Amino acid sequence: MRQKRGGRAAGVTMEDVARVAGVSAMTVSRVLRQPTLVNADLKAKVEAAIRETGYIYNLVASSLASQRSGIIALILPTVASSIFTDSVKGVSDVARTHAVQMIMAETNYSPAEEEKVIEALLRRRPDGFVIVGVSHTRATRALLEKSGVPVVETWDSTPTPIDSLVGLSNFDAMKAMTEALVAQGFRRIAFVGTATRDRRAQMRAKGYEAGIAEAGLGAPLILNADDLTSMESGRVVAERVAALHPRPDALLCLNDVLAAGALLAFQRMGLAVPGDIAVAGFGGLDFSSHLNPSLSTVDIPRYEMGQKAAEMLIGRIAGTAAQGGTCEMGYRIVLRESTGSSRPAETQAS
Amino acid sequence: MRQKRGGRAAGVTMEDVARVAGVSAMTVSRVLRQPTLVNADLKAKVEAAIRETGYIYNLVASSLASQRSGIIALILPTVASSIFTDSVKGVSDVARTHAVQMIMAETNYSPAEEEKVIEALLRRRPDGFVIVGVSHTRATRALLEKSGVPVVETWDSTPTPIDSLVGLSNFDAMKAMTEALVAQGFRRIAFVGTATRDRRAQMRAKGYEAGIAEAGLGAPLILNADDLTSMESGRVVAERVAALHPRPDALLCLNDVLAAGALLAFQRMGLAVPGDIAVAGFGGLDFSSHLNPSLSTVDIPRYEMGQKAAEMLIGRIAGTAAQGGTCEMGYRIVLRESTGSSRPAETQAS
DNA sequence: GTGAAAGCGCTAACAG
DNA sequence: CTGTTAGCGCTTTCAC
Repeated sequence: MRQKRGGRAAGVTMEDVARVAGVSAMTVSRVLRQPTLVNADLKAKVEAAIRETGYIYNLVASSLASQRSGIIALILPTVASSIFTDSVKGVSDVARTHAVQMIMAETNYSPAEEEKVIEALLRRRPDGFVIVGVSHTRATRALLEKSGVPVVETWDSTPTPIDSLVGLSNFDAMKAMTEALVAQGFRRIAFVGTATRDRRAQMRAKGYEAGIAEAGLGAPLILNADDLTSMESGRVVAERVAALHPRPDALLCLNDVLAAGALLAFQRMGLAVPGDIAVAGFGGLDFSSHLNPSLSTVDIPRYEMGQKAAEMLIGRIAGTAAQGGTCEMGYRIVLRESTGSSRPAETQAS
Repeated sequence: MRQKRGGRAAGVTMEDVARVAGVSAMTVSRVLRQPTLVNADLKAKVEAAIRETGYIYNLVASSLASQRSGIIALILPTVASSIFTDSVKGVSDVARTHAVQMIMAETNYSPAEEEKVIEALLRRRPDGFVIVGVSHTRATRALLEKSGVPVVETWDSTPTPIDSLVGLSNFDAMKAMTEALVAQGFRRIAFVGTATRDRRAQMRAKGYEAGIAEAGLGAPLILNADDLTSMESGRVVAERVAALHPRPDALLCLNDVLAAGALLAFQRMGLAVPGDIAVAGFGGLDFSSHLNPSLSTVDIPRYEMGQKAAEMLIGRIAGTAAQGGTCEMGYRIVLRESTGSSRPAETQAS
């Protein structure tokens, strides 16, 4: 609509709309952002002009001028796993409600990668961050604090969040499941899926250990898996577990994906679940209730965590919420067929 | 680092870095974008100044000045389903390689919502779009064409893409699976999951119909499900199918999620799969090979489609690829235990 | 190789 | 309620 400095034709700008409507650019801006402040007649004229010209508001220019990008960044370990999709949806739904765009980046469970990713996203000047996890490099923490951007951490707990927290005690939750298995009568309970690098995995493993210790069941048995987010990995571990002497009478898994992989693998090798070995997972994923036998799991409010985190963040951005806000989410031990409960029992907790 | 018009302290700017390094802002900009054009000494000084000041490059300002946002937008039906996660990863991986940020938005399988979402994203001035699906409202198509932004459509096929295409023939793929079931000896094959609104679902249903017709098997039997992306839905449909007289001898599902839900539900009600009824899905999702019995499916290159689409888009943006580029992806019929093959047979196609 | 000037398209702040 | 002015922080263009 204009030719500038020999450049190619740019798009329609607010100025163009203003000219067509016979008003100033500021009035167009107001119609778009605070319509109630504008006289109805002018507003109508401007709206007509927008339609006529096919104007598309430029949020890049708006962001620069207003020092507000209308973007919130979501940092998570991986997008390719079903574990976080509900949390993503929770954040995304709240973001949409507030006319904010969510952008996502993954860290592959690596604090070093997280640092890079956050640094890269900071260049887009997001209005805030939702970060899965509370374990970061020193530099990440410093970077975030220096930037002054509101941050909500989630999916883990800590007394010292960077800014605000939507917490979940992985330790407590996995300990509770361990205790539930003990209460069901299992005595040789093995655990799959510790990873030195991931704090949430560690906390779950520790919760298991604590549960075993308190029950006086002797040494805990922790197995590792290379990849903690695939059913294939669960299958591989199941083969190792099946070969153990004595064989564990229950296998507690870091998450439902591993658990499902293990459960199906046990069946395939002719072991009865829960007759020969019980299986339990963590996460409360949809498919767990559909398996045969249905899978016992620790149900956690994945969607709600995302939702709550986004809401807190929006509050922090708007200035209506103070720094240091914390909200602890609960979990539910869901005992199903895979741990030998004939009828599903559900325990509310935390 | 500066106080302007009584505003709060803004962050460190390029100007600040330039001052510290004793050069002009332009030189700082060059160090960041075209380092080879800058004298090594100055470059070192600038880099030191960047470190010293903790400068974080501002991509918002950069985008406005350069008319390039470094953002590509991915439009897909839903993020909460495992069906698209691999494609998302494909796009995202390629984007990262090219230092481009991917942003995502979902349409909930609705062209009207798609229109809104694309309009909203256009305000961020993305450099390009990857869109899942080829069915759009007139307005969407016009908007995209007028904007002049490169677009790559994918996951479906059409002779008239908006711009470029990474195609998949849902019709051919589902027809091939239907033929494979016929070849396995099934005669009363039912289909689950047509949705009037979604073109890809329609094409798969039509592929099924064509397969049935060509085999001379009489009238096709198509069942609907409310929600086409949940196992629960598959379970509900399975109950209806089990009650049919005569009962179908095979159930072909729109996707693997429905198929898994149905398969597990059949087992739960005491029907043998494939003995009493065979089940097949579509999508080649990971879990399908882990089920007992393992699930027959149409494997499609989900990750590669995302990857290819992103690569084509980047080419279009860079100007190295011409409009109208098309690339057709293939599929693989994977026959496993759920359709009674004793040993897995795999057929390469298209 | 490096720098100065002139924007990119919008909004904050103020004046009326 | 509406308009004017002066940027937001960078890059383009052109001169040196």
